[in-house]
Amino acid sequence: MDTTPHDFIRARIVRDLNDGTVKHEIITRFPPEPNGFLHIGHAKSICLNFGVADEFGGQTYLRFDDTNPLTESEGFVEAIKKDVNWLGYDWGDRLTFASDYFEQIYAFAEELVVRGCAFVCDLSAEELQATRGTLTTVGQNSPFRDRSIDENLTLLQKMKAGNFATGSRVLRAKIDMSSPNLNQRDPVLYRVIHAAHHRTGDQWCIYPMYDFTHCICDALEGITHSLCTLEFEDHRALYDWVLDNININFHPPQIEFSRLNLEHTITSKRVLRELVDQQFVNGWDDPRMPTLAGLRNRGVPPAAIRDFCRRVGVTKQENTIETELLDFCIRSDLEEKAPRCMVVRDPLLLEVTNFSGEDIRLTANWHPKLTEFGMRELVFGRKIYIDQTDFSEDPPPKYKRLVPGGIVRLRYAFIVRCDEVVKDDSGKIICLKVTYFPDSRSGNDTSGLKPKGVIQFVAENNALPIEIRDYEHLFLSKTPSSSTWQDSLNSNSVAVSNALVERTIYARSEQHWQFERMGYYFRSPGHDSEVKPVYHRTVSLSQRW
RNA sequence: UGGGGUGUGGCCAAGUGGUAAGGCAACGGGCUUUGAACCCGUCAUUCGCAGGUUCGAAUCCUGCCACCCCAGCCA
Repeated sequence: MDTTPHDFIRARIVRDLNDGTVKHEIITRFPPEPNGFLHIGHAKSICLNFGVADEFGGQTYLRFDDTNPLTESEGFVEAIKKDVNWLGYDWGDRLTFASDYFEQIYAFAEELVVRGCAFVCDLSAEELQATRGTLTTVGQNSPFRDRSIDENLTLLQKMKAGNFATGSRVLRAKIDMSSPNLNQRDPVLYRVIHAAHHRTGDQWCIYPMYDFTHCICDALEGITHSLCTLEFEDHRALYDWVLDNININFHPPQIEFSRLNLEHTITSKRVLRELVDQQFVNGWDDPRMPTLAGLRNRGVPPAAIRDFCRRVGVTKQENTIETELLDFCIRSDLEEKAPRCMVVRDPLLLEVTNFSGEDIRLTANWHPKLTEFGMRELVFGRKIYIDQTDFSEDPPPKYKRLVPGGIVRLRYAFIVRCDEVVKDDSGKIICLKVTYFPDSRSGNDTSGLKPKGVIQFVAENNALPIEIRDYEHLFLSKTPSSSTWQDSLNSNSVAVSNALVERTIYARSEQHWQFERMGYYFRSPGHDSEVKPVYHRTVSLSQRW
């Protein structure tokens, strides 16, 4: 089965290869800004850029777009590298930083000045904004627009030398203040910021803007296809203008695609930062976060994310993907990777009144279909636990579990009948007295009984405690607004409960598990055998009833 | 209102003049010692709308409508 994607970008690459536009290998880049963690939206871009290079035998740079020392830091660089790696991609020796090119970028700025294509502007940020014009009215030329080349060069050099205060002067491209494209209205190329940079330290006090930096870095690295999201479409004219007006011998094409939006999710770094800062979550890597680190901690396998990105496709259409698709990808990956076991969330004691003597040892497959997973031993005895929700005195229609007087199959064990419901003074059920049918043993059932349902159980003598954390969406709305996100914040996005598990899994090394009839769970790393293990719900099982 | 984009079923998405792929979801059924998985089946006479060209249009032309992005010394 051919699952290789065929989208307009890959079609473009094939065309460029066939008509000789690209004569050698395909080179792409993934250019994150190290001012936050990567999220599921970035995964789409990573899979696209690295995926395309893989498919066409090319290479991909991991290039940090670090031109704003005020918001960026080394910590984010490391987190991003870890996440890209985890997702399954390798940049080899192609790890670069925009700051690696500061010297060259500055030289191009001087070149622009010498060519009369850029000027130093003394307008304040407010004045600049006031003279930029609006969507429907043209802007006004800066009074500094016609400075001589010599004066501009001297001023630019003084900016670089640190003679001017932060924000006091900028270098602007001389393009067209009446352009209907706001980005072309003499955009700022360089600004003065007296701040230490995480890589270059105090070496610079002027920093290039994105529009000036990105195209130059792309050209310098020989990027054959510069892929970015739709909001940069208006910037393409500037991208091209810069490369057309400096002496550089390569001009990558910028190609835009629509970013990924997910229901119940916000992928705005600003909002994610607020969630972290205001402690609505426990950090960027909280399992509820849509960050790659968060998804990893929830137990989402990288292969599932790659599959998800593949199924989502690449187009220029705005889209909001249903969370069901991501869930589907996670389940289908875990279905054949996760061993099964039985867990009881809210234990309800069953006393098997006709059972006495030694516990019975039973065996069960770790996986219902994949025999290579092997088997484990189960215990059945006089006292066992089932989930409270698997018993009902007042069952809804089509209820298939245990009811007073009814029978149910205990998975991999025996059929039991509920004879008596024992309650305390307050009416709370404390125990169920049941009878088991010795001839109904799994695999050797001669009882002739046909219970409607099967439920999981753990024998008291085989139970060990664990903590499970069940997660829900962070936002109630399918399309939470990044400006009013607090309004739809889910105050019950995590439910912590104590549960009982078959004791054998304490010693197992697997992290991914399917707790039968409950969902896929992920054992939190960092919990050794001394303490009660914590399991995060990666995704529930699909429930069609 | 200027500019840049996008409109194919609930959500994605193929399709590039020859008579609407596929996935997710949903629904119906089968199988089942996980209400899981798996298997079968159903799900756009129609492609934002209106005209036009053509033997034939989602695909070409004209007009209109809707939605998204742009007025950071952020990226």
